[in-house]
This record gives sequence, C-alpha cells and structure tokens, in this order.
Amino acid sequence: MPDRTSGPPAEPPLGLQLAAAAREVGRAFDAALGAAGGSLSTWLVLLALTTGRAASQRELAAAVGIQGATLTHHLAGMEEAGLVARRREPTNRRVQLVELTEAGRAAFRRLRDVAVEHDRRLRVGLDPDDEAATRRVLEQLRANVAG
Amino acid sequence: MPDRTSGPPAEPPLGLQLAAAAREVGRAFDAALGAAGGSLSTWLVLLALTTGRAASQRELAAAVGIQGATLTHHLAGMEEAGLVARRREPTNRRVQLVELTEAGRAAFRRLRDVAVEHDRRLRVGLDPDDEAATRRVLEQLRANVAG
DNA sequence: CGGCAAACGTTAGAAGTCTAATCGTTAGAG
DNA sequence: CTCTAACGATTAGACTTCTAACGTTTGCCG
Repeated sequence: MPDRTSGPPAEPPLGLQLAAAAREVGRAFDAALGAAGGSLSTWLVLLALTTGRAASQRELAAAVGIQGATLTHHLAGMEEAGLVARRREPTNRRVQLVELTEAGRAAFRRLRDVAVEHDRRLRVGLDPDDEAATRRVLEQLRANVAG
Repeated sequence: MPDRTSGPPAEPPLGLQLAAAAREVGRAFDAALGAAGGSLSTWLVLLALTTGRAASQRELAAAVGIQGATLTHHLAGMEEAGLVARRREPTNRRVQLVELTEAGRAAFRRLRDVAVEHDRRLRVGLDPDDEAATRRVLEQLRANVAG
C-alpha cells in the first residue's frame, strides 16, 4: 500500500523547478544583453528611469528590486560609463537624484530591442491560458513566502 | 487607435515576474534552511548524494546545477564541517568520489524536514490545475532559451 | 535654539557564483 | 611504446549580491 497519494512518480519540488527555470531564463537574457553591451542590472535601471518609476536612488533600488548598497555599486559603473548623471536634490541634500544622459537613452533603446526579442522568444509555444495560470501561481508563491 | 492588442494595461514581462518570484521564494527557503544550520547549496548536495543521483564531483555538480569550480568550494566547507568525505576512485584517480558521513546523514534528515515544510507552505492556496500549467510553462521556458 | 533620532547614501567585508588557467591522470593515435 | 589530447578537479580572480557600520543631512521635541 503506497503511503502517499500514490500518484505520479514524485515530480521535482515546485521550488526547484522554479529556481532552475528562472536561472536559465535569466542567464539567457543576460547573455543577450551582454551581446548588446549591457547587463541585466543596467537594463533594469535604465528601464525604471525611462518609465519614470524612480528618481532617487532609494526609489530606484525598490523599483529594481535590489538593496541600496548594491545600487550604489552599479550606479558608480553606469556613471563612469556616462549612462547616468547624479545630483543632489536641492531641497533635501540627503537624496541623490539619478538622470539619464543622452548616451543612457541610446543604451535604453538598444537594450529594449533585445528585451522585446527575448520576451518574444520566451513565449514561443506558450498556451495563453497556461501563461495566465502561471502568473497567478507566481504571485501566489510570492504571497505564500512573504512576511 | 491603440497600437497593440489594446488589452490589459501592459502586465510586467513574464521573465521579470519569474525572476522576482524565484528570488523571493529562494530567499525564504535559504532563510529557513539557515535557521536549521544549513544553506541552499548544502541542502542540494546532501539531497543529490542521499538519493544516489551522484557519486563523483562532476555528476554532483550537474545534479545540483552549478559549475565544478563552485562545487569544489562548497565541498571544501562541507568536508571541513564533517558532512562529507572525499576519496579518489581507485580505477580512475582523476575522479573524486563524495560520500556522506553519519553527520551528513543527520544533517540531511534535519534539512529535509525544513524542505518539506517549505514545500507545504509554498502550495497553500494553489489550484492543482494551475500548478500543472505552471510546470508545463516552466519547462517550455527552459526549452525556449536552451541552446 | 540644541541636540537627538531618523533617513539617504556610501564603504567595508562576506558569501556565492562564474570563467580562465593550471595540475595530475588517463586514453588513444601513430 | 610514447606522446599528445582529453578529462576531472583545483586555484585564481572577477562580478553580483547581501548585511553591518558609518557619514551626512534633516526633522523634530523639549
């Protein structure tokens, strides 16, 4: 007598499958961005700035989903590369405002093409209902581990 | 006249949602394992060894999904901690065989409880059909970026 | 007003991962 | 047989991320 539901031969845990898929997809995306002279972190920063989701570093870190210290590191490199400029907010000199330079806007357009192509490639053969179900599940998983 | 399908207000790209969910779930799991004196990498190594999916380091790295150099690093720590023992395969002295010690087996049992609980927590409120769809999608995504 | 606590950002240091270069061992071509 | 190429593992160095400690600036309470 089987001890559990005696269903299929024990599929891999959902968390493992999630981690493996995310790792491979992320790696492929980063490689594609790298071929266009970018990286995942620079893309996310450029995207958040372009869409106006963030002006200060604190907001930017939240939008990108990384810690402030990590963002400081990346911004140093991006500023060095001339993609962004930083200046203090006059009315509150603790805050560092981040702005795109012209080179930053150009880099955004280049990487956006890569991102669109990546997204297209990702969806090949995907059933729309399955995708919707997946989005629901991913949000549920986040909620289940939150707090 | 809307330029695209003019559907819902542009949901976040699937890749981003996937990465965010995987990061948060993985972080929560690692924290839980940490509270039991382990970590994600040690858990994966112990699991692969216990289930007999790997004996040499090369197989072990493949089973865990990391590079050989990274595994070397972790095994050094685990051997130091007395969880595993390494010895050369006699018939092919290039190969390093990895075996669990008694302490390693005890650690496995401890972390297994954490993993089971994590998996249970993860599935709360999940529709079985949605979960099946998600597994299909995750495999499709891996296939779409492979090669 | 003066000083203390909070907010924002930076720096320092640790952990995990990767790639490239190297070492020892083995297999195979000539 | 020998020697060269391949293989498994390790080492070295880089990158990304984190947390903790710190410096500067601001807000507010007394």
